[in-house]
Amino acid sequence: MEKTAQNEDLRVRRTRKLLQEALIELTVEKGFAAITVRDITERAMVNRSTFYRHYLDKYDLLDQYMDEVYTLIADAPIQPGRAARGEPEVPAGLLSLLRHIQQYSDFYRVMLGGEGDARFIERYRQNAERRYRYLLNLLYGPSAGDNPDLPPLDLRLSYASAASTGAILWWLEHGQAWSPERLAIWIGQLVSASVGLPLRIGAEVDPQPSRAAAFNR
Amino acid sequence: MEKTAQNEDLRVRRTRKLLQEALIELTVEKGFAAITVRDITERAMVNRSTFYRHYLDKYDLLDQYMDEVYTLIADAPIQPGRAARGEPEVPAGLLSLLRHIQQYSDFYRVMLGGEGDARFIERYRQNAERRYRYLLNLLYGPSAGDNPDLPPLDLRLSYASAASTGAILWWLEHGQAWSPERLAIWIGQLVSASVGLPLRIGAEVDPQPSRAAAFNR
Amino acid sequence: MEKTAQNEDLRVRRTRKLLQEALIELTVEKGFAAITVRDITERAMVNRSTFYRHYLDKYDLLDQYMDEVYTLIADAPIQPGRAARGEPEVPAGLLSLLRHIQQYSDFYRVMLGGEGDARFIERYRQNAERRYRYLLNLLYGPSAGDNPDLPPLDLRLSYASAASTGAILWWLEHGQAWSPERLAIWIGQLVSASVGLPLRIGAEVDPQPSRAAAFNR
Amino acid sequence: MEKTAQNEDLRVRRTRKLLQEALIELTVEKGFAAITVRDITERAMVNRSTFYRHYLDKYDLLDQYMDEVYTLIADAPIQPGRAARGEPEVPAGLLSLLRHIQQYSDFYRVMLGGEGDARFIERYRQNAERRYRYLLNLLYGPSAGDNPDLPPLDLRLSYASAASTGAILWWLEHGQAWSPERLAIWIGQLVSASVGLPLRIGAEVDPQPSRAAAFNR
DNA sequence: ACGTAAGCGAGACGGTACGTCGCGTCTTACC
DNA sequence: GGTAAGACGCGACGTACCGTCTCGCTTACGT
Repeated sequence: MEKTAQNEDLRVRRTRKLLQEALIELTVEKGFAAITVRDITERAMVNRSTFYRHYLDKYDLLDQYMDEVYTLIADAPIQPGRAARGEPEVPAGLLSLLRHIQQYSDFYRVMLGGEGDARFIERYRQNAERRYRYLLNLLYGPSAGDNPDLPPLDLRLSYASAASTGAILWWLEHGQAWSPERLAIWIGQLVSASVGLPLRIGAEVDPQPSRAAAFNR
Repeated sequence: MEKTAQNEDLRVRRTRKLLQEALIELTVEKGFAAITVRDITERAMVNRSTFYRHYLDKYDLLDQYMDEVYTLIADAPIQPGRAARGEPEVPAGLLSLLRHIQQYSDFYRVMLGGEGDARFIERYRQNAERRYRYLLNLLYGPSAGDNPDLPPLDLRLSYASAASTGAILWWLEHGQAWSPERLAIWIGQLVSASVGLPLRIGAEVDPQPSRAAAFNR
Repeated sequence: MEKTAQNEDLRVRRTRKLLQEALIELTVEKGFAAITVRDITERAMVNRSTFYRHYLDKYDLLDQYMDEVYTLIADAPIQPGRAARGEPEVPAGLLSLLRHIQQYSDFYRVMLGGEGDARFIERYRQNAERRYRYLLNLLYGPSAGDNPDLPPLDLRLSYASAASTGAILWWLEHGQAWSPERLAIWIGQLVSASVGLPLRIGAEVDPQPSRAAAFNR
Repeated sequence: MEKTAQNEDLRVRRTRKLLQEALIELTVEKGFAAITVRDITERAMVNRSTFYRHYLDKYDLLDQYMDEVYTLIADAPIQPGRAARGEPEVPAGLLSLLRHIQQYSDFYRVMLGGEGDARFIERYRQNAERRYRYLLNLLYGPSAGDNPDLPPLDLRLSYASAASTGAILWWLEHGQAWSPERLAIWIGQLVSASVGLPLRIGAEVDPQPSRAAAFNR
């Protein structure tokens, strides 16, 4: 409720918005790695030196943008995602995340794929892992995951979290031909099978205390 | 029998070897993204212009190196990995891959993590997906994966292949505290659960016809 | 009786004074060329935008400051500089100039030396030349300087005026180890020898009509 | 016989020559202070980064250029400057200096005037002072300048050396309407009068041992 | 004395130049 | 023919100043 609030200087808010939008557009067009700060500022019609007044480099711009995104998602009222009769319940946190990704599908399709950024992917994976671990603890208590018949819990979580990026990438590369609800259920199924315990719940809440930690870098 | 063969000029082989080794060392030390061509040539004690006589850029060096690696792995005689009694059988192709990775554990730990390269990760994932799909077809025939109770086959494969990088990364970041055989079995379990069909086999063979297609880029 | 008068807003006078003092301090410390507007305003504890409300740039600040200085010198009652018995008479205008320079010796030592400003030096030289020419005319009439045995008058005046800066610089770089009166006499001697006519007078008056023309730039 | 020699890389010599010429042209056009490195490189049709491969900044370019110039002057065979019958002898070193200055008259007119550079002027003056002091010693021995009736020797030398820049500037600003021989004689006269001892000689030699010390800065 | 217009602080912004770094190409000389 | 040495054009980087421009606050002046 300080920096991104509305009491921020109008010019500042405008500049940052323009730069964020330019970043997203250019990422879609030529891949994150190929973007230069000059590209961004030219697209945003902002002076290059102004860029540096707000961000350290393009990675910082991405980070701060993802921070804002995550804060918005976390703060937004969870829209229940009315599960049809007989359907498995939809993981609510995952659902709102997927809805956001769908909104910027082009951007995430690039960023999670080969033209994206390894740090971005890795932070995404760590976020997912943290979320799964949190959920597991919430549902089954601290030592729920222990099971001598299965691979170590940490391995299963690393496996499942990396897998999630694969699932989402598949979705995006097929034009999101299924609804976020549908995908959320599928991912829920797959992650449950990987972790070894059913994770389908509606009461899920983002473990982050509103201000999402640095997403990237 | 052409480029990497022994009939190549001695100086050429020496130069390429020095550059490859320098690439690996530096990747471990500062991450692939942060490496420059100058770094590589200084470490390899090779003139910078000589680098460009062999490679287009550092990505090309990585690609060609990975090509050689994959060719070596594919051509190597599969070492069966004696499964203990009662143990599930060990996926042989995966096993030799893991053994190679273990040999260059530092390098792969970096390349698959946040300091690595998105293209590298993505190509790795695609390789895995191709392997799984090939195996599935080999074991159960063309239409085996269809199952209305599960997510689409493509999704499951994308999920499982991305997951594999997570599993390997976990292994590498924990100092390979388990044997490649142990990990191969676990990954076999998890992938089987994700795909919905048991994939544990010993007859697995790499689908690549010796000369691995461009690994990266 | 307009800008620098006492009826000027107190805050304005305070700001200008702080900026002038900062300029002088910083010039001594790091040379005029190396000073930035930010340096000046930080030293003066004045906001940078306030600087631009009063001056165009650091050159303008210097100019206006020198204008004030010259006005003060010209308006000040000439203090006769009691020539001792038998001593050559002391050039009065030069004397009061030297006294002022002595007061800000550090500043002039820098400004007239290698870390100073070419425009400053040149304007100083032109001032001196104008003064000498005025004196010559006052003492000997319009066509006094003509002498076929000597270099052209203009050359002699250019020579003598440039020389004066050298003499003063020498004085300043030796810690003003001689009194202004002493130096004034010496300079009088040397200039007389250069010009070819004795210039030692007491009735000398600054030819400038009070408001000194732009000293610099 | 090392850097500026003919065995230097042809491209290097070409580049340096282009940059020097651009510097001179631009100095004449807009004054040394107003020149940027970009100006120079655009005029020279050389890439900006190439500039920095040879020089630290425009001051360094000026310095190195002046070094070369002074080396050339010092190494050149002294052209006697046939003094007409009855004429005072011409100071030979000064003469070759004036001839060089005449060749680049526009450049020196700017550099020694208000649009020039204080360091340049000061170094020039110091050079002149050193030359005079050397001459004095050569002609009259170590303690020749002492004379209680005159200002201190150092003052006279500082006076005369600064004066020389004024004389040359006057010459340049009047289109070199007199021959270098004529001006050399006049300057000889004036300096002799200032120093208090006749300095007109033909055997004068530059005290610098061929490789001129940094002229500027 | 007090209301008001000014001076001022704070700081965003568009510009321009800086000096550095990395890239990929090229030439020359050596071996 | 492979290599070392290194000049060069190109272009991005991040920094530093510049001069302009709001926008509120506060403070000295004039009635």
